[in-house]
Amino acid sequence: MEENNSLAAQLKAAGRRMTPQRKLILSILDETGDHLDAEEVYRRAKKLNSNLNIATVYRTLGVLKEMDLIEQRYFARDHGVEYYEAVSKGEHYHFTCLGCRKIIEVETPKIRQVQEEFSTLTGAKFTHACVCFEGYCSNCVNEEEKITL
Amino acid sequence: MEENNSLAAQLKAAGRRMTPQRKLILSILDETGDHLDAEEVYRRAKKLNSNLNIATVYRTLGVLKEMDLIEQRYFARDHGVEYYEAVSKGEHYHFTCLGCRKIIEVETPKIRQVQEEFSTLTGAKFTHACVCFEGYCSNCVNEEEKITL
DNA sequence: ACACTTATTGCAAATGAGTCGCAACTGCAA
DNA sequence: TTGCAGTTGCGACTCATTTGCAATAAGTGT
Repeated sequence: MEENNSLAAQLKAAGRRMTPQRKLILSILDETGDHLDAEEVYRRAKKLNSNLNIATVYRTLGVLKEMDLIEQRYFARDHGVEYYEAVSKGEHYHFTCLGCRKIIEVETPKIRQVQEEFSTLTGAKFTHACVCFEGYCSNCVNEEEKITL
Repeated sequence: MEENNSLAAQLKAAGRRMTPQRKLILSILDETGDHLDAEEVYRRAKKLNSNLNIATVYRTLGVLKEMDLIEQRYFARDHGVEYYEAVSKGEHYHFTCLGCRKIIEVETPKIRQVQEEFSTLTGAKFTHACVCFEGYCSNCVNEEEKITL
């Protein structure tokens, strides 16, 4: 209950309301450690609330992102689709294997360092960094030539 | 003429042909130091070849990118639009100001270092990195509160 | 409990960047 | 100059995401 209460409180603080749809969608992202796109969130949520509409999913993802409860991500060169993940893990970035489509998480302080150096140098303030890598993982690197995207 | 010849040669090497459309589109990106989206390339190119079609622009940008003559970029959280720039400058990344929409180029070896460390550690091979930063530049940082996107 | 305000939902239609199929066209090598 | 792919222009299409709107439902005050 605590989680729901805190969610409700956070929503209220933002002048928003708690709804079963929001609770459901957040719980799906919280429980999977994975990165899901709106379509996949919709597919999973619909199983538990068959009345749910995809527009609500998009709107809810927007709200949850605005409240910093989830993060929006882009993977590889396919920037046509937005993915979302719960904000539980620390700062990390993503490497997408073009061979097997696996996503490997990359932890490094260097991105933050770049931001800090740039801020100090120019006086700018960062609000967001989008970093995504792509290539071939160790299993696929030798297959590279054979793979057609 | 040399440039055109070398372009023609590169195209030929890739089993492709030199066309006025390709020459025109590349020259637009070469001459502006800027980052343009397909729509803007089309707008500028159309002035010089009113017959040009936007589908040709998209196809040509794809070809030029494949030949590493231009680079595809994404800016800020708006990943709905692809931008292109000529590959003349060295390795650099982009910071988009959410206030004035200015794009500031960020030069740093750290991104490459992340890639190298990760490669050494996991055996993966990088083919591409998408890095874009956003925030408020020194002129806009104090206006941040007032700005509505 | 009840009513009331207004945020939120479901639905369907719209948007907008980018892609595709195809017939006509055109580099360019022979 | 001919022939044959590679290319173009065009219109139709895709697909993720957004929007307008009337109906619905949270949460507040009574």
